[in-house]
Amino acid sequence: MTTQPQARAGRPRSEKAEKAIIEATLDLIAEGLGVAELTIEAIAARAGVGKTTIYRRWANKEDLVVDALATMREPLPPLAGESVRDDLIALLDVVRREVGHRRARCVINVAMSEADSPKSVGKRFFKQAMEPRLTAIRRVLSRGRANGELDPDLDIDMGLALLSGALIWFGRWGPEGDLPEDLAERIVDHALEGIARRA
Amino acid sequence: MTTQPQARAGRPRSEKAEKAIIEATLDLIAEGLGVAELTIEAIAARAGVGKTTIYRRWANKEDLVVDALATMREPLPPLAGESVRDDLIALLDVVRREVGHRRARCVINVAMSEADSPKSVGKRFFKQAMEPRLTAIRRVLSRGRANGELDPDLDIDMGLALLSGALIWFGRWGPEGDLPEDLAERIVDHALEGIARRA
DNA sequence: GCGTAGCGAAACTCGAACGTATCGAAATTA
DNA sequence: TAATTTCGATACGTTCGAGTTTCGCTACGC
Repeated sequence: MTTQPQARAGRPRSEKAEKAIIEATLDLIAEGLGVAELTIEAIAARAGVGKTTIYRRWANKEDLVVDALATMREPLPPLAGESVRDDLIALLDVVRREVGHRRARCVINVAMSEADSPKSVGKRFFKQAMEPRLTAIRRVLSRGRANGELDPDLDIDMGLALLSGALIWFGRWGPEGDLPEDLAERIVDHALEGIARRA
Repeated sequence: MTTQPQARAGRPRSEKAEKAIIEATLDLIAEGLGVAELTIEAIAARAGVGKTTIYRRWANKEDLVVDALATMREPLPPLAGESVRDDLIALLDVVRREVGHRRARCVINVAMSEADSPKSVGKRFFKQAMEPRLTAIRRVLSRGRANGELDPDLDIDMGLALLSGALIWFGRWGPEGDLPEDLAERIVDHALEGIARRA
């Protein structure tokens, strides 16, 4: 059984230190540093922790950053499954909340931003955090296309691009400060109805 | 008059070297390196050029990268001004062409991606390259809202987010390879008409 | 031909950060 | 209490790349 912490001899690892390290990492990212500019030494200093304490837990910077970013994720919301509109809003609103707060915005920027190198934080974050959400959105769109709520000729990828793209756009280049609470709703409505004057 | 190259004494700077440097820079970025991973030494080696020759022209890496990225920009297209749809397609298609080729895609990713630090390449690229395009799109949307082609209650920023966001989305996370030629058109049509089934 | 300035190559100095090792102190188990 | 492990701090050796300098050579104007 590994459910028990397997009380080994010796001083146990400090949870406080661990949290301080993750907080420090997110702090620094929130200040606008990219992963490349992050340094373990700066993180250690900010967290009030020795470098040893970091290296004892993470093998390298990328692993630490991926873990730190992961702590910001909310779980996928349950979907009512009644209307496509409501489900899409629910899904986008999770991201809106995450991207919507000043600190998280920088963090998400980093997540999207890192170059496509092998170890790339961006690639790993995409797999871990984005992929499942995109799949959920895709599923809702497919359902809507099948049951007549959406255009029967809808290109699912195009719908996904409009919805996700707009949200990312606001997160990256929208006005400073928190994103408005009704943003997800407005994006979904615009995407559903289009911006042209209705006939 | 500064129109004349002001033939100074001494050996003139080699245009060939300059082009080789820019090509090498773009090559390396296209291979997936972020600005942080780029090194002047690697660029010099790739270009078959001495580091001196680079430092004689650019004060630092960031200046070089900004210049290199700038060479990939197409000028804004002339707008027919007849229909909002056509003008939007024309504007988005410029970006589609730029983002659409494999090499350029990496480059654009880098341009969008860099963290928001002061010297940041991303910030500078945004000012130089994106801002004017966004302004043009905004103008077209405003015109359409005024003349009845678009929803009179349209939120211009939302329209911009849908259009630009979708395009960026495809550029960043779309399928590998070149983007399809009709992508701009399809994005515009979906944004205009919406993805819901028309009543 | 002379002066000047750019050329590529190489050697150089310098600072930043990595990752490791070591310290004495603190926290825990047996 | 003894053994063990982590703690923060600090020092260390190493690597890497920035940016500079020097070199012998080359291309241009005059």
